[in-house]
Amino acid sequence: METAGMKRKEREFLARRREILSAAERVFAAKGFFPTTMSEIAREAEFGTGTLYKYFKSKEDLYFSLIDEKVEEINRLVKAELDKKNSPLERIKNVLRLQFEFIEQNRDFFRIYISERSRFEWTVKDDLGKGIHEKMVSYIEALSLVMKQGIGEGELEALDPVDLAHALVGMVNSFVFEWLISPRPYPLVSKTDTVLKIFLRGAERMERRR
Amino acid sequence: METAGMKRKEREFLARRREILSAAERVFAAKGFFPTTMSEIAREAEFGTGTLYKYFKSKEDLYFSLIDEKVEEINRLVKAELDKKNSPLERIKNVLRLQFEFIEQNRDFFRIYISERSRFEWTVKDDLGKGIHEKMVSYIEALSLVMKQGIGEGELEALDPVDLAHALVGMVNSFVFEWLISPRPYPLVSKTDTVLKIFLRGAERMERRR
DNA sequence: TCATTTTATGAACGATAATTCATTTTCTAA
DNA sequence: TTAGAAAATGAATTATCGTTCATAAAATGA
Repeated sequence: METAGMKRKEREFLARRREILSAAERVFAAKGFFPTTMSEIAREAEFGTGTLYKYFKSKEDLYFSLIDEKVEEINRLVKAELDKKNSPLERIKNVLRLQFEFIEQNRDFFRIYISERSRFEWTVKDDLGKGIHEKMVSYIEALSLVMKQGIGEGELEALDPVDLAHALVGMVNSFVFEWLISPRPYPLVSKTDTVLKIFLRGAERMERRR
Repeated sequence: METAGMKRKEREFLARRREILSAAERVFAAKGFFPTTMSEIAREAEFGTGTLYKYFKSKEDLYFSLIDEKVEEINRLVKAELDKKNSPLERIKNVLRLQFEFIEQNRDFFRIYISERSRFEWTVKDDLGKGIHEKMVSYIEALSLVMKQGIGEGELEALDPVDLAHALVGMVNSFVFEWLISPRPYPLVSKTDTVLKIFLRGAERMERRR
């Protein structure tokens, strides 16, 4: 068993694994976790049912691997953007656009993710589910930090940074959800300015303010 | 069988039905739809398993009846408030407070509802689920109308009223979600002013704006 | 080519849970 | 008090999957 052979085997193994994950993504997105069966995923991936278990320990393991790997990816992108040396406001703007672009590229995944966000069932018991919820929290924390910097530098009003982060994330989720259920497809990125405008300037008419 | 007898029977039937719904609310809120079993609900409600089927056609029927009746209730309250003769801004403020109060009074229910919002599984196939999603849509429509009036009367910036509605609802959901998962209980109503302030005035510091 | 190892397969197993229904319990009213 | 009606019950039925595993197929390398 020489090294080159090992390497190819490994590559092929991972390629098949990715194949299964991609099929699972489509099925889970369409039907949700419980109604999806392992046989359906196997059929969609063109593997035998038993084969899935060579690649994943269980249905839950498959599901969480799927989510975890994508969340890891978007988190890396966002964190990189938030760590840049721009002004806080610039960083918020860039992250917003980045996120909308990523979501647009991963429609199926975000159907799963948005459901997962509000699934209380696992949060307590499952270790796998817990890991994902921790990543969500850490994302809010990173965003809160930038808000705090924005306040410190006089760019943002002196409100609670965590509240600000929740407000922005809430708006984003709402627009993403709307985009996901909309029968008429439109570019999600086109909502970037709207979100930014409402978040930064508010909805009340300027002239009325004192 | 005289009328008075009939009436009492009916009252008792409905009382038991409500008893079951209230037990189901607790169990579904803790574990979600699929992991909850009919026997568990029966045990919690102190009825036999078979008895539940005298009151509800199926598990789904029980679940959707639960959601539908509460959504109906909050929708009635919100619609009443939105139809008042106040200025649009006043109505938005009042609805916000009203909603937070209602949610605070119905914690268990909103754990179910928030999960349900983003469950794509039913939206298409099930008639029962469809009814609920229609009520969500009609709520957004009612809110959009008030936004439109607010713009017409010069109280709000001339943005897309539907976008404005989604932005506000998104922020509300975000704060509700946070409140639901928070281990330390705090009054949700205390967030009313924060939400209102961010939504109306925005997060950007006044002095910086041109 | 062929013996050996690795990988894939899907039928069979076992567990779970929604629903039903024969039986029991409770209620009704004469 | 009691026959008959109505309601409640939970064990039995049935169906559905997640998972396993004995077997088959494919890959390997001599």
